[in-house]
Amino acid sequence: MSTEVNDKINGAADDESANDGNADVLSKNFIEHEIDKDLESGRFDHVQTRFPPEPNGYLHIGHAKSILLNYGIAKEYGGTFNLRFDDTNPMKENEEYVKSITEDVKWIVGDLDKDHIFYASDYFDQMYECAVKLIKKGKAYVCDLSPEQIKEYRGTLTEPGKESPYRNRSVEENLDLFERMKNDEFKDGEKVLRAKIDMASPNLNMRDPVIYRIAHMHHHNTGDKWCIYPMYDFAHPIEDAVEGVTHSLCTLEFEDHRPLYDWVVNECEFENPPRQIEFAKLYLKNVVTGKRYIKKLVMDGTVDGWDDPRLVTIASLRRRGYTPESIRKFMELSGISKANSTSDYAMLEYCIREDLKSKSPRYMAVLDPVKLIITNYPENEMEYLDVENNRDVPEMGMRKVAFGRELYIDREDFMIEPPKKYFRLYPGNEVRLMNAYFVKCTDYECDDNGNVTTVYCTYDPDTKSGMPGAERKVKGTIHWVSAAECVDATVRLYENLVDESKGVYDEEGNVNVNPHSLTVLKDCKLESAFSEARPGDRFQFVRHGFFCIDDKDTTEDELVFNRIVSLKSSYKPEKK
RNA sequence: UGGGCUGUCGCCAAGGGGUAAGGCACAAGAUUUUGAUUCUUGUAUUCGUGGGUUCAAAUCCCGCCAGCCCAGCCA
Repeated sequence: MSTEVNDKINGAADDESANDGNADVLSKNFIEHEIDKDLESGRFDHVQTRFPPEPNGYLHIGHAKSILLNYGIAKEYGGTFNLRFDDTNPMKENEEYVKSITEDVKWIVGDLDKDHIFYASDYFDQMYECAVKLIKKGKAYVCDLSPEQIKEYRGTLTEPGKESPYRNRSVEENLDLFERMKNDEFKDGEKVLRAKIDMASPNLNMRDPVIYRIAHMHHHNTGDKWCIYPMYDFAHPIEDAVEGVTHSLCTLEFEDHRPLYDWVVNECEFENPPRQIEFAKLYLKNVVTGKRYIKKLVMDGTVDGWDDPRLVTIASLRRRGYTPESIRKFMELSGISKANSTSDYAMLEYCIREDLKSKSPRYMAVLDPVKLIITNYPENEMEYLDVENNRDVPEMGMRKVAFGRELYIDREDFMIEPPKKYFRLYPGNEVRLMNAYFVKCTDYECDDNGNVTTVYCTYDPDTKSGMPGAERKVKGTIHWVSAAECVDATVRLYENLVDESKGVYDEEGNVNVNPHSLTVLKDCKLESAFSEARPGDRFQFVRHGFFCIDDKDTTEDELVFNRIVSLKSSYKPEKK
């Protein structure tokens, strides 16, 4: 049936037996329970799902939840998953978004065969036929009321609406009028087609909803073929039914639309009509997820574009260095329910650390360099140490790391007057230079401002890494880079875009932007193994975090890294 | 004074009459050439709330409270 489902979604409970007494298996969510029931009762004998974005913007992490839910369900039940553009309103849609959405969905899911990508606009003929059918059944009518009048006639939440004076036009007149709407005989807004349901329904969606409107607008897919376009509530159930979708999964705000969904599918007399099930959206604590807020940040230049690594659009996450696996893991851990909830960003960070810790090489990088001179190491001499690329994954092999008399260490790894429990370098203290020797601080130099410029040490030749002497215990191990052989780089550190002390929005609804959300470090010194790195490559900078080479800003002359996430740390600097 | 939905640990979330899974976060200890990882341990006498039914209720019933969504010719 489907060939596109070729990427494993981890953790989904594929069969009953796996559920027995295995604590690692996730329990099924309520949608899976509903599907099980539908399969048992015989309502459906297979499963088909879809992700139906309107191509009117960029996808963000919230959409990833829907994509992976639909994709995961299809995979779990051996069914089909389609990407379908819900392009029924040409005013807001364009090809650029179709492109970016396609790219994002493919990235999240692994890959997607092109014969699983559809457009709602491909079904416009069928939708038109359905509308004609409703008219013939006396279930739809052409209405001449203005938008303002329709609103007025609709009533309110507590009062029933009243019927349109055009509600009882004859089938013949409606047929004629609707055809003339299609044939470009009326102006935008002059007439609409409405479903004839119940103006007194407590559910506003059932008060004769508009199902077709006139819009003289070029459509990205159908060009100028149509000047009438179906509304979501009418189009969506038909799209699902025509495509063979069994379970139409959408977010909670559509719960009130389900009666209309069922009405459409029944009145249009589809066999085995699809079933709509709603779930709660994903929200993240202290994160901007609203499309219009993201847009504002992009427009006013607060961020660098739709793919600024501080945003949570799919493009941003990808550029920052998140892996699709980490996003999938995150969605798996987050679960699916109907309770409105706000997840911790910490869970996403856990997922990317978890994914990268065994996938990326662990190299040394000094972000804020201070010179370290080993006074008893011979001048003009170099040695090349054998170092494991990832201690926990021996298969990742070894590399050579240059070591010599002059090194760089990170500024935060040396203090003149250390607080208690500081076990890095300070006058008189000995630490291990990771993968090299033990070194004892003998002296230091400062500039006129009191900033440390050079640290002097002596080393113990008997403590070379891998030798018996190296088994001695020291409290501190710090990383370093050879000053003679290293690579320069720019490294960007990111903090939350939102000022967490103030919350996401201020009184006027503007984002409280954290002024320190971006730190650019220009003169970082990396070990020379980095010289072979390519855009998109991910690394652990030992003792710092996980970093990814930015493929947009990296040039032949400048290596630019984005910090994906820092390492966890239980070190809390104490006041002296 | 309408309709729909939801309330289980700081966060996410199982469990749907038999006495509170799991993950994240957090804390403590062990191991450690990353203050990382790994490992162990700890963390809800209680399921929004008040009643009721029952030998037994987070689960069933009734009431209340709180939150979210709905009055586009948007999706």
